[in-house]
Amino acid sequence: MVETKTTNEVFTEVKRIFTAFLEQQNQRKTPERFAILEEIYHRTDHFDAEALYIHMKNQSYRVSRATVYNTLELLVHCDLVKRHQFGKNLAQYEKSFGFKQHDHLICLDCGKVLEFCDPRIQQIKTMMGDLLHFKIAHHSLNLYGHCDSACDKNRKNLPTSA
Amino acid sequence: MVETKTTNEVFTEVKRIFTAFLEQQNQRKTPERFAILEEIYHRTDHFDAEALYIHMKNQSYRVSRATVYNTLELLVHCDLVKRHQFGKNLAQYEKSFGFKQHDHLICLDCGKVLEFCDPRIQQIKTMMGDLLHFKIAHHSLNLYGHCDSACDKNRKNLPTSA
DNA sequence: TTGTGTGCAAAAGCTTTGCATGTTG
DNA sequence: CAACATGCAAAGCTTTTGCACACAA
Repeated sequence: MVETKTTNEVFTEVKRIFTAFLEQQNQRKTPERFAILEEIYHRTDHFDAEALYIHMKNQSYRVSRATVYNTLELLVHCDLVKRHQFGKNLAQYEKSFGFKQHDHLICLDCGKVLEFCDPRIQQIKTMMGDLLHFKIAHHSLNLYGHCDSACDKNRKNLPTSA
Repeated sequence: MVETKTTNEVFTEVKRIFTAFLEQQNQRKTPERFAILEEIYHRTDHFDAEALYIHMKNQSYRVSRATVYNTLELLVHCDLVKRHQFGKNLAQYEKSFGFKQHDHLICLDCGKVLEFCDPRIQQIKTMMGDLLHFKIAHHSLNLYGHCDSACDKNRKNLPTSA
């Protein structure tokens, strides 16, 4: 996560970026889209589409799953949100603007997600792109293991494998 | 893939391993399970559960989806099969015995999957495991990009994002 | 005003489960 | 013979789609 600006600075900038993106794409600047953006940037860590939907419903915000999924896709396209899959058939998301690029370490027992940075992954991307004649757009590196502490092994939504 | 033994050598050994695993786990050695193992080790590259099921049906083998999924899970547990998700909500599998550890490069246009090896990933695993106090069990590294050639951009089952 | 985004609900796609039957040990 | 895996179909879960309505431009 590694925050580099204040939450307000980030959110102001993020709204500007999303606005510019929507205009450039001739997409409408609807209140729902900005409400979802705001909700996402007020969250910490990772979440799935359903959790985001439920949380907005709980705040009495009238929004549909369709709009949540649609907006998440827009936000991923303009790089304000990152999409992950931690070994489950379930997409997880996290805000990505103003945070350092990082990869993930997932506990197979309790589902806890830690983040880390390693410059070698960038070297691998560059070398393999050259070697295999690919233009690398992005990557996903997940390490799966067991954390030290006596973690809650009964937690739901555990990663299965891979 | 990088084969290191002949197909027959591998398959003989793989049957032995699966047999031992089933005995150790007090699981039955049913013909269905070995038929699925055989089918998998006669395939190349990556496949999903449905493709495996369909292919067995086409060979007039009487097998159910439930058994396919159940057996795949057993095979993953005894490390004879690896499970992947290339950015889709769809598990992909590949045989893993007798093949070098490798990671994947996926074309976002045509879905093509290439494999590569890089020793630095092992270094990252060791270092991050130590640093963050995790016992790393396995990892998943996928590079997403665009391949040089004029690939078929209309292919189904393309990766979405992440 | 007009085209496009939205909400809602139904459908789709992958995977798991329940139950009766068949088979392994 | 008894326990457990199988086949089949139905259910479960996440995500997508269709359609009428509402609203941004």
